[in-house]
Amino acid sequence: MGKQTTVDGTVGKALEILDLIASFDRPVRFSEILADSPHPKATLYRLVQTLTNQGMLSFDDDRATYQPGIRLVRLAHAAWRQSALAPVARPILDGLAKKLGETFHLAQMDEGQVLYVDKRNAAQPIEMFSSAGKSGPGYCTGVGKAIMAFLPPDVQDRAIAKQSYYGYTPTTIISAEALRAELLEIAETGVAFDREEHEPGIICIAVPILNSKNNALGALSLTSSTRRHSFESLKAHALTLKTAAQEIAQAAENWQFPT
Amino acid sequence: MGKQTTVDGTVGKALEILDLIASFDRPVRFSEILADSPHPKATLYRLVQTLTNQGMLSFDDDRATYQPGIRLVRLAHAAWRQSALAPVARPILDGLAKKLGETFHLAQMDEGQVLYVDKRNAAQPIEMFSSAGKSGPGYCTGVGKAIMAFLPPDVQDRAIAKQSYYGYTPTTIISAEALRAELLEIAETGVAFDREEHEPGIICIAVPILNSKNNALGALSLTSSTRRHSFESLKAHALTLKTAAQEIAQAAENWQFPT
DNA sequence: GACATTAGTTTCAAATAATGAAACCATTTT
DNA sequence: AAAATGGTTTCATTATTTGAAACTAATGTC
Repeated sequence: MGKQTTVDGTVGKALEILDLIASFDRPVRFSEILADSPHPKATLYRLVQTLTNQGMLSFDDDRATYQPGIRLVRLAHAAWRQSALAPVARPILDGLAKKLGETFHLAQMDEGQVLYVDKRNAAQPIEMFSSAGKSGPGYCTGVGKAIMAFLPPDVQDRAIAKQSYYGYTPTTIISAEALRAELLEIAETGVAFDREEHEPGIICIAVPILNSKNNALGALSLTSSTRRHSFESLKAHALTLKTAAQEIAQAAENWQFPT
Repeated sequence: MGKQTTVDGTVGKALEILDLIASFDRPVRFSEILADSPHPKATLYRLVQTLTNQGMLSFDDDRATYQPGIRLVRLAHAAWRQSALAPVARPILDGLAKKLGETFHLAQMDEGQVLYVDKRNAAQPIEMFSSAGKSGPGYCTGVGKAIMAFLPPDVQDRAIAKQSYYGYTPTTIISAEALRAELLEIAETGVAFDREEHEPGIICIAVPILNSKNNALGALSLTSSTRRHSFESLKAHALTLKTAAQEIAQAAENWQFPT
């Protein structure tokens, strides 16, 4: 239908290319980018040049490949520190992890994609960027559904439209209608589940972190396996999660940078 | 002297603004950005608008402030995963930390600024983005000097020129000449020290991680306090560090993405 | 070793997008 | 009520981006 690809002038195009390169998830050659981009060779060439100059891409001289540049890491650090949710939620996550010894995720949403901004793992020591910063689909994860259920209508519509509805498992929701129905239910109860919708054997309970307008800032989840937990035993944690989410929400609302 | 601010067209300008906003290290209002930017109001306005549209900035409706956006976190994750050094070095850092129980930093350099891409902390559990992604000055840190000493001449010159030479402590190097002299020495010995140059009481020993052309990919450091360590006791770790750095270098060189 | 193919880079006139002075609107301050 | 501040829009001018094509370098083929 309508062209979705909003291209804010040259800057938009450049950033689109950056995303494209990042999506390869490995170093790529110029021609590979070219094949996946709508731009003519010369145009793409110059844009990639510019991005490399700027440190948003890095170019490997030996292998002649491009990949997302280190400048992004610096910028992302600033984003993370200021995103209000992650830094403020940290002690609360620590508390949960220590008390319950389970795996927790703190996620936010970026254009329909779930973005994990922090994580506590049951057994292992904490992973770093490799987990924080990771992204996943919104429509088949607990955190994704919890957030989407509490989004302003227009943003929610956009998020619903952007999902891929790929059937990862037999229980995956594969239509916008079915998703809408489930989101309504979640909006009622304030709790979302992942019933092995993304990965077989992996289940989760998630609650939204709501601001004063009842819109989701993010979500908090407890993830486990069908071997460790039944749905009943997950539900037993609902209240603890809700309380923690409320604490985080409050802390986030009150958080002010020094003036 | 010569204009340094290379501005790659509109994209360059936009990214410069992104950096500017990130450098505030707190949410900023439009007028604050305006005051610190060379652009006229309308121009800046449109640029900021575009960046916000693109998710590179996020705008807080209530407080009317801008801050680095969440899209950066997603992109940075890709950068980190592919930067070859951090993921590959992780097990080696783990090993060091477990064996010696000291604090280690893994750093790379971005335009003369040191960028910490991973970290192991002696006692406390690992911090996340708050440490990885953090950046610091190159001229007065062990890792910074270790890297600069092994940079191709032109890149080194640029890095030396970009330092601020602010005197954090009485021992801080405060001139390009003094820095050059020390870099030469480091290039000889292959080991750099931070003699309380950045923070009083904090000392460190650092070694470069070198590729096959003898250029630095990054650096590895052991950081401590004057209470815990003397320089002699730091030096005792030099060989361990060098070995670890070599392992990392080798792993990085051999690292190939699946074809 | 010549010939063809592929990958990457540069050129330049035409097309497009960015610019910024000024006007405008909406709050807040006096 | 008037003035100032902070943010947004307009529009003719200016500057940048565009992309077809020509070019160069490197790799593969016969």
